[in-house]
Amino acid sequence: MKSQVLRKKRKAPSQVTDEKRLQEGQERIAAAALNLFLQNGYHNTSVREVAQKAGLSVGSVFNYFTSKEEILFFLLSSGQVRAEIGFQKQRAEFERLKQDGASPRALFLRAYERYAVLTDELRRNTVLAYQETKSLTLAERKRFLEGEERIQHFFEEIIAYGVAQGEFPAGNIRLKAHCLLVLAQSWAVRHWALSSFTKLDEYLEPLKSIALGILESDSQQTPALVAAQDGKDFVLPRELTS
Amino acid sequence: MKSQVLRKKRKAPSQVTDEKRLQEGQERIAAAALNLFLQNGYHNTSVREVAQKAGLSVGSVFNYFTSKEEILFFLLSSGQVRAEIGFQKQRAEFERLKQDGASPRALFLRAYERYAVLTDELRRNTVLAYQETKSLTLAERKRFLEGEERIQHFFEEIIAYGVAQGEFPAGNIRLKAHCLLVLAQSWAVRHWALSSFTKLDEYLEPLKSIALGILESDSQQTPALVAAQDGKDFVLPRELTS
Amino acid sequence: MKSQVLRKKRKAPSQVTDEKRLQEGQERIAAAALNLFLQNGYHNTSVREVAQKAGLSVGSVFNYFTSKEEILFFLLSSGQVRAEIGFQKQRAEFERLKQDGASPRALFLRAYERYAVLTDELRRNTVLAYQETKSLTLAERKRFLEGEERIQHFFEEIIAYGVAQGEFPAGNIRLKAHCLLVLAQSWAVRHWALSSFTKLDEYLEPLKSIALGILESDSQQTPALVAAQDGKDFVLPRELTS
Amino acid sequence: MKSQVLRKKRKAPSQVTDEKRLQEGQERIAAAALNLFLQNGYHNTSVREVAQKAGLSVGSVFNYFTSKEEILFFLLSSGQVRAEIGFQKQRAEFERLKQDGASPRALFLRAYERYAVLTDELRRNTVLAYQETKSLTLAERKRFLEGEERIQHFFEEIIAYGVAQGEFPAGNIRLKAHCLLVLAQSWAVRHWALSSFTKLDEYLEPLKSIALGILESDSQQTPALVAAQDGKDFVLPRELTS
DNA sequence: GATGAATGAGGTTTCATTCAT
DNA sequence: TATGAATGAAACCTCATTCAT
Repeated sequence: MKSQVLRKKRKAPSQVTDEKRLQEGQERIAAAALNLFLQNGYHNTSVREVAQKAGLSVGSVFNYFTSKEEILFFLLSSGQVRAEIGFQKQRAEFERLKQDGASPRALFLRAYERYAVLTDELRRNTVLAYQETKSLTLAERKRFLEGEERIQHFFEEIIAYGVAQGEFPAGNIRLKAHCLLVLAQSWAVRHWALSSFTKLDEYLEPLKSIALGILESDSQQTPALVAAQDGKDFVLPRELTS
Repeated sequence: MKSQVLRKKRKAPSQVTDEKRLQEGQERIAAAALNLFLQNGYHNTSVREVAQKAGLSVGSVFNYFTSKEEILFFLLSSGQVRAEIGFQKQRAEFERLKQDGASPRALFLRAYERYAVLTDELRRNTVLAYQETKSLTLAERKRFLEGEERIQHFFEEIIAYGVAQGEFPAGNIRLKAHCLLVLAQSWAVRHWALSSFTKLDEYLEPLKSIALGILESDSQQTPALVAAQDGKDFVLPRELTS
Repeated sequence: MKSQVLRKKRKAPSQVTDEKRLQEGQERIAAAALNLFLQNGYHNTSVREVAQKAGLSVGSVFNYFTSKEEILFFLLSSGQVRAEIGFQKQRAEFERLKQDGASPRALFLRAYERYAVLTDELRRNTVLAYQETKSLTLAERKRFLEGEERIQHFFEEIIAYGVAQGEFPAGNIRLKAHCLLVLAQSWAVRHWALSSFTKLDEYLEPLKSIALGILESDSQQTPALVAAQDGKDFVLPRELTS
Repeated sequence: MKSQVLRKKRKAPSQVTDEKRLQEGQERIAAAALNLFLQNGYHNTSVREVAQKAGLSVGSVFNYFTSKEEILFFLLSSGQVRAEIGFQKQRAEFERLKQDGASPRALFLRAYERYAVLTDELRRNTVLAYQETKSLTLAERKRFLEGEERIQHFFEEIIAYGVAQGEFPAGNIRLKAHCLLVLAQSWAVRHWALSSFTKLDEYLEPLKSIALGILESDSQQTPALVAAQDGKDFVLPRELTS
């Protein structure tokens, strides 16, 4: 259990052969597990509880999943997969839109909104991901983070397009994409601090403004300069500079 | 002992009476625990491992902490406490600076930089907080989140000052503060995505630009308007609107 | 888990669902435990030892009992239950016997003998009860003592019947019943002092005489009077009266 | 801890040399321990708690006692010692009284009352004895039971005297003495069943009557005979005789 | 003689996983 | 394929006892 390197022999991925039956079972179990994992934490949830909630016997759970950890991975990656599928679709659309001369800003807002909505739908998975990624196998963790990377890359492309079109200032594109993702995810992860927004809709508009603020920020232009620019010529007292 | 609830003995918070010894011991143990918790996760780290790493016997660990969970709380809250102490000091400074006519922008950058540096120093604690806050007792979790709230509030005040001075546009101050915190923390929490920055220094300048971008974003002005404003008059095709 | 009070999961009384298997298992474990508890005491007997003696793994014991303490309660109350069932049967018989004009003395002797035999059979349980009742939960202890009370009550009724019939003198019936129970139990509890009797049979006859002696004693008539009655007119010297 | 045969090397009985200081310390500690042992049980009481209650450090307790178990033995045997001392005194008195022609009945009542009063005073020790004798070393347990034997023997002598004087019927003297002790101790041990008596005084008089009833019972004359004698000629139906 | 921190063996309990039915 | 009892490793925590100060 401790070592994530010296890992157990992987058996056949599951005992259930019928593909459809397998998938349905996995989904039912995972759904039950998600609630429990979030409520009690992954480690404080026993397989027995999951089985009970899913209306199965303990043994059956292990017919559908090789290990408890696999349930976790299923939950994390299935959220991701869903997101990626969505983006794949968008990617095609966007090519068309670009050719129709759509503004990068509109494209971005469109994509970002989609992502935010998705994050809202998969809010529980997202939270779980933040909390329990480390409980995955090394290999699984790697796979998961690669998925994240791909999603981030999708936004990098959009931003790059905007920069190329001259609509956004140049700047560290990768960083900006990172920030945008983090802010969208914070709706799930730091939800307690956003309790003033009861639904995503209320959060979405201000979030988009902020996102645009980020896109339009010029990270080439150092803040030191910015500070100078505003003409106030304020200099921090020496003792604060240390 | 579990069921002997009615006979449960309230115990002193720790066995060690000498204040200084206690503190040193707690810190040594916590330091050992932090590494292990991050590496293996809180639940996959046994007290024995912590004791070993700290150069103590298992029993001794429980002379310094009442429970394993108390170690976790110690780690999370000690980071917080350190942050809060820093802000308390700044608060005084800032009052002086304001009277000297310091620009809100400078004030903010000063504070934000401080916070980022702190988050970097306490990077491991921050990560732990994201992952394991849920492992705390309800009461402790509450206390912890209240601490986060206070820190956020500090930034809200600064932003409010900037708005009052007319330097920042009005907007959802609370939301902006939230975003700023999240971005600073993401240096710790999503560090894998920022591997292009080897040290905080490199991340700090672009981050400040982005932060200013957020502050200057106008969340009153709805993005819808913005979209209209840019004159491209682009309308999303119907099928994407659903 | 100790401090995780708020997350505590209520658990089913035992893991094993098959009623018959459950019962058999519980009895096997309890039997093993009884010997060990008596030999080493409840607290000096580890669950591991019990499991070993019962031919099970440690974990399995907890499939049949929720806690070690539950084993203790099972032992104590199962003895009691058996006694109570016996008395229930007798109660019916006695109603018939009364109507047949049976002498209260005969009734009592019949019942007392039964109880003595039972106590002998459950000797080990009885000893355990004297020693470990305090190790029970408050609620369980209460339940257990209520059972004792019911048994005592059964004898109170018989005595009351004898008094009503004019066969026994009036007197504190409750007290007498208490004494009778205690004496019967002492065969188990203070067995070391009765080593001159190798089997219950030898003890039983003299015990019955003594029991009758108690029933016929007149606790209304104060011993002081008794002392006077015997004509010796002995008066304790002053200094001994204090 | 488990084996009571392979026992640890006994060190010097205590670290404190000054005899008086030692005794005082032991008594203070034992007094504190008695309450705790009764309240929580011997095994659920830690030495730390005892030390705390006695106003000492943990280490100091082990200056006065070699082990925790020694405290228990101290408590059990000190009660006994006190009882024995009392009886030693009485023994002398009784010789005188006998020569003065005192009635055995009066002698007995005198002694029995004394014992009852003592048991009341040492009620807590008595209860502890019933519960925790088994926690003693084999050797200590033996010593303790020998003490009990001596006390019982004292009563046997008195009864024998009464029989010799023709005041009590012959019968199993040892058994009767046993019963008398048990009944007196039941005031402590089964106190919950005697709650109708608020103080010993109320219990004492009826108890004395019952005690006389026991003394006057004729355990030579078998109860079978007794049953015949009462002329009712009642015969138990066959099915009950088995 | 007093202290109290250190020790580490040992206790109860949980739980992922296996496997006979 | 479904079941659920059996397993045993490992977890957290307690506590009698020692010993340096």
